[in-house]
Amino acid sequence: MIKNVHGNTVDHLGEAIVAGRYAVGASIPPEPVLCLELGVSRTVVREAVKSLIAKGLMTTGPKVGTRVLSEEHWNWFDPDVIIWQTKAGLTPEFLRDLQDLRRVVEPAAVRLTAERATAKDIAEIEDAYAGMKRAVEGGGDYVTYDLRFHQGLLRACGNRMLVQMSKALGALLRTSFEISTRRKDGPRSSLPLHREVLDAVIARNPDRAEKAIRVLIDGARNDIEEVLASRRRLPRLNEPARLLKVA
Amino acid sequence: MIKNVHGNTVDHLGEAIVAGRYAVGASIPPEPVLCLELGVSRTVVREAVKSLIAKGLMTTGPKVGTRVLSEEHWNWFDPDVIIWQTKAGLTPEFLRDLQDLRRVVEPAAVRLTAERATAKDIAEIEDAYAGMKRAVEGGGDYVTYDLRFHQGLLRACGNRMLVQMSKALGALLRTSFEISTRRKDGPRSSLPLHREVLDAVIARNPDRAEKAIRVLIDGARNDIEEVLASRRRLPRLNEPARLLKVA
DNA sequence: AAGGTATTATCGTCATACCATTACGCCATC
DNA sequence: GATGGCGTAATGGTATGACGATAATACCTT
Repeated sequence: MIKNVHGNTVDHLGEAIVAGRYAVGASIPPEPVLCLELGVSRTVVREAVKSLIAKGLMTTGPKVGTRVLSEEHWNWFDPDVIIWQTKAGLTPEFLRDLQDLRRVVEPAAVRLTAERATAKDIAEIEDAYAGMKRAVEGGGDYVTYDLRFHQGLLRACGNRMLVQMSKALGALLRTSFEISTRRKDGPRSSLPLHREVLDAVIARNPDRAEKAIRVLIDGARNDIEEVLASRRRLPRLNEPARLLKVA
Repeated sequence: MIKNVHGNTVDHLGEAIVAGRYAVGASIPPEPVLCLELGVSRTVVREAVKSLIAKGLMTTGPKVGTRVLSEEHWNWFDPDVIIWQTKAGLTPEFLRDLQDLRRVVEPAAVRLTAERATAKDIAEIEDAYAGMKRAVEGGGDYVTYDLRFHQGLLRACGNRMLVQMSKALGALLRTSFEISTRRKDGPRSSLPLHREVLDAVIARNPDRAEKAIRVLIDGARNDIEEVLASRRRLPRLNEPARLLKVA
């Protein structure tokens, strides 16, 4: 994906940092050197660094140089950071963090959604469900609609913070769905579970909705755990850029 | 707090946007105009804008200008965004969002903490507790230690995403504690509740820990709800800058 | 009236110069 | 020999001016 010089520079440096190509605490090359390495002007390098600072990846100071901060300072909910991590390879730690998060956030969010979803929200989720159903019958892209279903559920909760998380969760959800989908009759068997969640939301029944989504999550968890156990580090996703579309 | 020209400019613009002084979707003045208004060079304005773009507050484009994005695009977990919102005045909506979040995150995080906290983590929380106890007896700064207690609890959960939220939650917690503390014997009565949480963590008992923290949260919730009901918009905090110290 | 084209406002990029901060090494002093 | 102050140099910070790229707008042609 070709953006502009600034965007490319930010991505380049961001990816390098998240991938661990610069040691935490170490200084990256001084600005003039980076200019040569990347073939851009100092202006671009500086603005790119400012962007990365804004995302919590680095700090700067005269004479001290530009240093990489430790992971705990990174803005893990920043869509860019998530994308970079995805491209760098989803570590088991990252997936487990995300999965913990999912188990914490989704049930709670769905409760709120059951209480506050508007007709428009529900229509969108219903639409995603229709897509999933079509995919099962005709063989379309199940994962995309599955993702849309869950993100619609989160977006409808009416809480800005939780909505934000839906973007971060996107990376996990897609991975999770891709794994689950490969299993025997994955889509066909999970479809009614999704229907149950949606029905509970429509019925404005938080308890029932929460219970239904827990079934869904626990099912996915097992699939992921299995995969995690079998390989140390997941390869990069095929098309990490697609995460942008669903955000 | 006097930083450098860049930092001040970012803060200035960030605060203005979060405070709603620029309508969402509207263009802010062109770069040359901003330079005059703020008395800084174009370099600074541009780098500041890049920082704000990185935080999801705006987008830019040739001829289209620099436009303010809607709130759903903002990085609500960015410490700066939180601080700006705090300075702009904590709206009831913001507090309610944060409170929903707290109810979702803290119980879950405490469960994890009870499972995975290291000796060092526990020592830090124990230290914060000691400070609270001293404050009750001698009259020190209860709120600061209360905050440290809760943030220690969150940091110990070992999940990077959840830890990140502790920073965002800081704004709510401080407000919440300041309100609760003003009540009759607030500190004295909540102290044993905190002890119970900590004991449960030490005993590695997730269920008990979760139950204990829920008692704490629900108590705080009532206090906040009352305040929310009585005034439309909370005044800015006295010293929002202090949030930095505890982060 | 519709469609394409020229204009122009605005951000994007580059280059250069100088300022400000601070880590580091040097020197003097104790 | 250790220690404390001081100067120096490396590096990011700020300012300025020029030109390129893009896309909204207006205009002009059909």
